[in-house]
Amino acid sequence: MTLNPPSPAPPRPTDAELSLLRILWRRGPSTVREVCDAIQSERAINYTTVLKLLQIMTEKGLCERDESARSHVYRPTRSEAETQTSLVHDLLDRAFAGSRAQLVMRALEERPPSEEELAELKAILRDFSRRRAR
Amino acid sequence: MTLNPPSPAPPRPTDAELSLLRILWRRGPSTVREVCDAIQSERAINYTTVLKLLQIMTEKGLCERDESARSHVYRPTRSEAETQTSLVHDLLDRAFAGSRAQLVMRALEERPPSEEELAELKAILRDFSRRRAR
DNA sequence: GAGAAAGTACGAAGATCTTCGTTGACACTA
DNA sequence: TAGTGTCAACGAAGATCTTCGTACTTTCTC
Repeated sequence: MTLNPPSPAPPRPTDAELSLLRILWRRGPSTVREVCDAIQSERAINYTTVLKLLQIMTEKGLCERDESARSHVYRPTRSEAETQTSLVHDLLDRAFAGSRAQLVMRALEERPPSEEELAELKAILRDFSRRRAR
Repeated sequence: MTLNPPSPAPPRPTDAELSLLRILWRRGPSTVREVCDAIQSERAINYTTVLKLLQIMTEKGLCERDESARSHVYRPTRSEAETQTSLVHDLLDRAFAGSRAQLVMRALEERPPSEEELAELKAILRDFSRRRAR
């Protein structure tokens, strides 16, 4: 038993790839058929298209697949949280010169947040303040 | 004198396009030569490549250009703030199911924010709270 | 066992993205 | 005016993205 070498970070998923990842995160490991059925509620897409996308995503390291059964089972290599973190920081670099305050500003200003949402956000900041204090 | 019809929102800029928009926002209206010179500090890129990109961006509605001089002058059609807003909301839709709290969470958790940054973020939220109160 | 059903693999088309070379127009200068 | 430099326009190559048809294999069912 050897440790796996840390695999290089997979590339940023494209729009179509992200739409499939969302299905996989929600459903857990799934066959092509399952992903294809699940995504039909969002948009019409052919079975072989989903298959091809999942194959490419596997090549890129966005997915892994279990081939032990006839119907291969795909699962994302990175969690939704990890992917979200990558995407946000990627956007911060590309469009916000790294300024998180500005990003939050833009996220809020278009549609003013509700009381509940503001409370939720404040709680997050409080939590980070507490972590700093320790 | 007629009012311009509200132009349809331009598409999401690609990575290369965004890198040129950043130059234009920083410098203000610029010629191809100026954009090309300015971007060289970030990455090597050929003059004609920059020209072609700006032409395509103009077709897409990301830029407008003034052709009155021999050297055409390009300027972004949308402000940096507007573009940032679009990009954040696009990402919110594609990867966060619209949850801004989760986006903020992911933005903060990788690299813990400094005191100053936290204060800045709290000030933003306070400001939105005050707006709600009114 | 024959045929239908369901799966993977493969290839390719068409769109878009990124890059740059070449061409022709224009302007400056020796 | 001949030569040099600068500019926009154009086309095209190569990569990637998205989509799907077709072929082959495996499994199920009668």
